[in-house]
Amino acid sequence: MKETPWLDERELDAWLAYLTASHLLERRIEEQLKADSGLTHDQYEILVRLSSAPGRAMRMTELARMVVVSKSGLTYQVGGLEKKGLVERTSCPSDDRGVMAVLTDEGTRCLERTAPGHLAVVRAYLIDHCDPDELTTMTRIMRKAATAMGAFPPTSA
Amino acid sequence: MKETPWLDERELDAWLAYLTASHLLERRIEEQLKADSGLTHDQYEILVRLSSAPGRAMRMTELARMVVVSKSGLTYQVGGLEKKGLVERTSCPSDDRGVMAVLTDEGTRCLERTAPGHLAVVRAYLIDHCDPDELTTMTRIMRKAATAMGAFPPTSA
DNA sequence: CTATGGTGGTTCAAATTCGAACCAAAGGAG
DNA sequence: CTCCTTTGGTTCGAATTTGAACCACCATAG
Repeated sequence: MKETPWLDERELDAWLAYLTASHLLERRIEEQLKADSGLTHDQYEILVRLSSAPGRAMRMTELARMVVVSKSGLTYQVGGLEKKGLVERTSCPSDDRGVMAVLTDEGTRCLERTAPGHLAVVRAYLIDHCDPDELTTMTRIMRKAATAMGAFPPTSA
Repeated sequence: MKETPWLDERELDAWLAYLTASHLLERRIEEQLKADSGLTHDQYEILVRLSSAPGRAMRMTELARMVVVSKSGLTYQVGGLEKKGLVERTSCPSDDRGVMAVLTDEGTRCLERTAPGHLAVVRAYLIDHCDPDELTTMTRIMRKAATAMGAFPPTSA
């Protein structure tokens, strides 16, 4: 058991800046999406992931891993999306206990309608503050971090 | 009203990497803190902010801004901390409707006991993946973002 | 075929979250 | 001094969240 690897001043600055920015950003995003389209950030993310999946469909568990939400949380959110008619549940052909979440046409339209406002926020508060080098660096850091925490390995299928 | 400023591939990569990493990190932190000390991440943050405040005390509203949580959320969390004896509420001498949250000695000890494990997570999953340049860049980006979203301006008092 | 262990999803209870409504007190205006 | 608007905090109700318990089904070993 060795001594505590405390954070030095530079590290602490970085951590506090990150912490504050990420919390504020999440709040702004949530707020904008709710006001603009009645969607949760998680729900929006679900639509995004589905829209770029083959057949606009995905297994519940994989979807949960992508969006980084608990299984029960996903069940709940997909339930809401289903009620809005943006997503449908179908049974998985290859596995009877599996459930596929499928993006409906209505869901696609909703996403297309909602994306601009959402992206405007992401840009305004984060992306547009980065020059190309900074963007590259951030991507590199975040990828390393995500990998270290066991994010879905690239093309897990 | 101009065309949607869609994200190009590099920007999208950056955003997705950030999104995944930040969600995973938050989850890991929450999990570690809960298991290791029964604290919420918000509660931990409250202790941290109080510990570095003059007199280890702070007004509720200012604390809420620092931790980036709603006023009602802060009331709730401070309530929990009070029940654990880590924080006390005292009335504000200069403003009768104000409430000061004060860190107790027990709270200080709890923080000292809890910090190492927490920082180990922050290091393992984020900070230690950054070389000095990357750390500087991340700090710069996050500061700009935080400022753009109206984070407490430096030394708002 | 049948027992067994593991995985996919949903359900359930408990904890949190946020915003809106609300009360108390501060700060000015007249 | 009194009225009115603003600010600090708490309370309340509704929406979400998560982990644990649970059921159905695949898969592998006998």
